[in-house]
Amino acid sequence: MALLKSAKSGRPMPLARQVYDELHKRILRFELKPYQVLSEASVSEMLGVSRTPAREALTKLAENKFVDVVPQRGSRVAPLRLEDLDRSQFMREALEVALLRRAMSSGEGAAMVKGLRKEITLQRTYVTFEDTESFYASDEAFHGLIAEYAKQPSVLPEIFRLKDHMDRFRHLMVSAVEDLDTIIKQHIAIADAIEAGDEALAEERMIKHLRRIFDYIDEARDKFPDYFEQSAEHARAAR
Amino acid sequence: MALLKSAKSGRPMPLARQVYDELHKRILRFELKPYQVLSEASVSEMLGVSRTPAREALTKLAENKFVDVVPQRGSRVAPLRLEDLDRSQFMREALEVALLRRAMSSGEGAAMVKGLRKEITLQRTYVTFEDTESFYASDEAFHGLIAEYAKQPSVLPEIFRLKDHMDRFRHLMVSAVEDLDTIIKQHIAIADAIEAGDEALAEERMIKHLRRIFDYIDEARDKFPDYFEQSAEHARAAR
DNA sequence: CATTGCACACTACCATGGTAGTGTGCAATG
DNA sequence: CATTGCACACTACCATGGTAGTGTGCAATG
Repeated sequence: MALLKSAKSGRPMPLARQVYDELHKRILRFELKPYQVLSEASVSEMLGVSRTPAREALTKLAENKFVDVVPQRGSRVAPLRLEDLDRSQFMREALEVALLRRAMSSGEGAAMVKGLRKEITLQRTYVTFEDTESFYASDEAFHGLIAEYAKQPSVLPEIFRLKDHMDRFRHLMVSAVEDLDTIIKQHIAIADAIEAGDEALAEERMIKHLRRIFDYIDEARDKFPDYFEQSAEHARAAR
Repeated sequence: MALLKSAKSGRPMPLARQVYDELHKRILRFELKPYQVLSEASVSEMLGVSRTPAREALTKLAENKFVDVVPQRGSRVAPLRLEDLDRSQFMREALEVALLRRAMSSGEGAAMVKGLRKEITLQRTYVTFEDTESFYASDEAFHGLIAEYAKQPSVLPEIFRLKDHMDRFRHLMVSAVEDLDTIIKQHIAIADAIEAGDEALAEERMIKHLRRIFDYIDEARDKFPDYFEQSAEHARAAR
């Protein structure tokens, strides 16, 4: 493979980060499948780098729970764990609801609603063009706008870190293309509640929006049971 | 210095982690002062390890915002940033309030209150013995109990990560010993509200409890202005 | 004195080699 | 066949050496 040594802004990206990004991408896409073995050696060979950046990338992947390290036994792509999903979901809800409440108390609700509706319009356009990538970018901007009006923009990276984890589950969804129209409707409902100044309603709708992933999770687990951690099976695989 | 190579459970702790913990401890105690230069070389010399673990520790410290890396200029102990405190505070409030609400909806409120009051009793004892360390351990257990009853124990490490950052500010507090009696009173007030089943009141008291750090922050900033980032001064120092 | 150029110092970063420690499979033994 | 022991393989981890790239201070120049 050809690691793009160039960076966006002048200096090249560190190899360790490039390796991390590449492995991370492959894990999210299930090109690297759960329980698949990863070692310094195999990674360095696979990506044509030495073992130092491979090791650093693996360590960081393990910190972010994308890789399990079994001491002296090797590292493996982590299986999907409902526990991880639950934690990420819980934290994301807590944070986004708190951001929403604070943003609505900022006295700039009108301006925020205007910005949110602008994103919604963009999202409609992207759906028309079937530009899924831009759609999800605008989706993130939608949530990011709320963080900005809550005067807590630096919370966003933390939320994305959580979202990132949840996206691994999302990528497994059988209905490959999520129902984008539903997302737009939920965004509209949220904006409406904000405009009406109804905190409780806005919170309720935000939570429902964030929980939409659970509508698909059972289907995914039925279809790819091997990708999920199941206590018994895990014990067998670890032996 | 003598790094304790032994670990609690058999195998030795990785050097990188020992270095991280040691630097982290010194930074929290202000033995390493804000803006103090840290480099692979200086760290490896200071702690008697080679540059690999030193580098890994520095990278991780930078990720956790305890160290600033200025590319090609070296790394420095990060100054105290009110922005960091704000973010940590916001996130911790959001998470702990969400845990509290969920725990109160678990239907095991009575058992939880019993556990909380047990910790409070312990805390009283520790205050009597002037055992500050045990006190703060019990304080963490108090908050941890709520996470357990909320069925989200894995959120705790994330909260501790945030708390850890806030502790750096706390360690600077002039009133070296925080008013532990006040903390106990706040814990009691929280337990009372939970027992009464009053979610709004419990939330209010929890937030007040979590925000007590702001009562001291101005005093600390007046006494140690050099430790805080001030946009102008930072620009000077970075030149 | 002000500018410029350049050797040097230092940084972040990576490659390579090597070590202690643990699991594994097979041969030897019962 | 079942157990045991042991050489081998593989892992996580670390030390060392080296490189490209940037800042710095001083000498040369105007």
